[in-house]
Amino acid sequence: MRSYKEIRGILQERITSQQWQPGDLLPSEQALSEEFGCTRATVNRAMRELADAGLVERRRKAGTRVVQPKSHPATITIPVIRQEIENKGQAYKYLLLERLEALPPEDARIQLGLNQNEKALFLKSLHYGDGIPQQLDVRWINLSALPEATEESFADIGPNEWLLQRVPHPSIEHVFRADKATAEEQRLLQLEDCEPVFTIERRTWISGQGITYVRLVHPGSRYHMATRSSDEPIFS
Amino acid sequence: MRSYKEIRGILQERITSQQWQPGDLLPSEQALSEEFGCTRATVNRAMRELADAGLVERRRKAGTRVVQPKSHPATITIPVIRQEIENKGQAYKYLLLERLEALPPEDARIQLGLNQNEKALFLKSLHYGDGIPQQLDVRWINLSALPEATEESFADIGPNEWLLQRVPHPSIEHVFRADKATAEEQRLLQLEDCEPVFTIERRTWISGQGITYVRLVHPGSRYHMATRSSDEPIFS
DNA sequence: AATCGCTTAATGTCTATACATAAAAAATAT
DNA sequence: ATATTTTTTATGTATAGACATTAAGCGATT
Repeated sequence: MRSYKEIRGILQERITSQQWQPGDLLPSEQALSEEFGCTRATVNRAMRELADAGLVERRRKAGTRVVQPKSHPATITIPVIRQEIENKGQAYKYLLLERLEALPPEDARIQLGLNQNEKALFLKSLHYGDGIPQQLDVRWINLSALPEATEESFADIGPNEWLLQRVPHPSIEHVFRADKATAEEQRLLQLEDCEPVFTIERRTWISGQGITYVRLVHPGSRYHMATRSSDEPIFS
Repeated sequence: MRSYKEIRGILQERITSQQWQPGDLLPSEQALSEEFGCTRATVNRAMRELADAGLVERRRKAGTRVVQPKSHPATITIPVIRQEIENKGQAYKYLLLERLEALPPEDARIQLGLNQNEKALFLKSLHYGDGIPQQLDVRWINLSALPEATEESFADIGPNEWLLQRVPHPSIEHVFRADKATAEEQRLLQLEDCEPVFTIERRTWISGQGITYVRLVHPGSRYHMATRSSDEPIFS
């Protein structure tokens, strides 16, 4: 009697070893359940997880086929900058540069889904590791969605961390870029001439209501982003 | 009688609306199956998928708790550059710049897991959209893993696409960076002065055997990477 | 007070069975 | 021949029941 994990592993092996090649039809759940001496439900779970992992595609009646990948998937987790700095064993420092309630510019207004004359909270802050600037956080927060933000000074806690606590599971959209640094960025992040910045643009919302729109700006020479090595067996 | 998807949706709603807050204990599968008038298996699947999505954490005997997120997850798919260019409606052109079998430098040698005196295949190629360079591909391929590569000229097909067909489901590791352009990169990618490059470094392997180690270099002004907007309901 | 061992409760997985659903394939009507 | 309907089949989901596994929590012992 084999578990769904064993079965999943065996099937995965047959796929990565190309015993079953892209486009090939896998045996039906029925057939596999006989091969492995278990019920269809067990095989179903194994195959469903392989489908979740993108190894196979399943369609009713048509069966299960090995996928011909057309792209490389990558999963990233973007930690709060304080975590990242402390994990490197550096001393973390946070500095609020600007805080004001104002009418946001066109792009931020649209991203947050605000009316023409609706004010929002603007925050500019800087995060240091061992005294060296690591991240500039330039952000608009929707005050209709988060009126509590007017009460918070953000003098001691970064807006990112504050939001993560206040609005735990928003919908998220990211854009990553390599940009030329503006004069202000160059000054604040203490960049060399021509040193680029790695920017993360993030928009979060919940039930269609915009929460925050932020640009996280990092010195190119001191920052990179990596995917966790989904080591060998896709599943652990 | 409710389906696992409905249940999953209801539970997700209670979490994102903060009716259940981070740290809170959810009712047991038993209790929920009574509330929803279904079997425990159905509730189990709903909760398991919420756990996969990172909304809750489950532990035997301890129960299921709402997660206090400590980072922002992001899933990216990096398409083959030809796809990306053609999707933008641009004319794709591919040019092989260099092809030779040689001893790789230290870093590539280690990434591929080769011996001191083992040769590998080096490829340098350029991908254009509407005649404008979009990606420089600088790559080492492990010939022990892929001896067929010696027979392939790579004059007509990019190494990325060739590999994707030949080795469909490898393990992958990525690093993303904003770099200053080297003189060569500036020339090949027709960059302005001080224009940075967005680089994707990728290592792939199968069963511990290195396959390829590549640097994909993009003009910062013409390239960005985005996560698909996991719109509102995490599940569709 | 700290440690050890037992009980117990929650999740994890499996079996056997049934019906639903989508769509390919075959049969039938136009 | 082509369009339409019916059949068939693989996956999708659900039920009811069982046993496994983990670790929290309690009680007894040191």
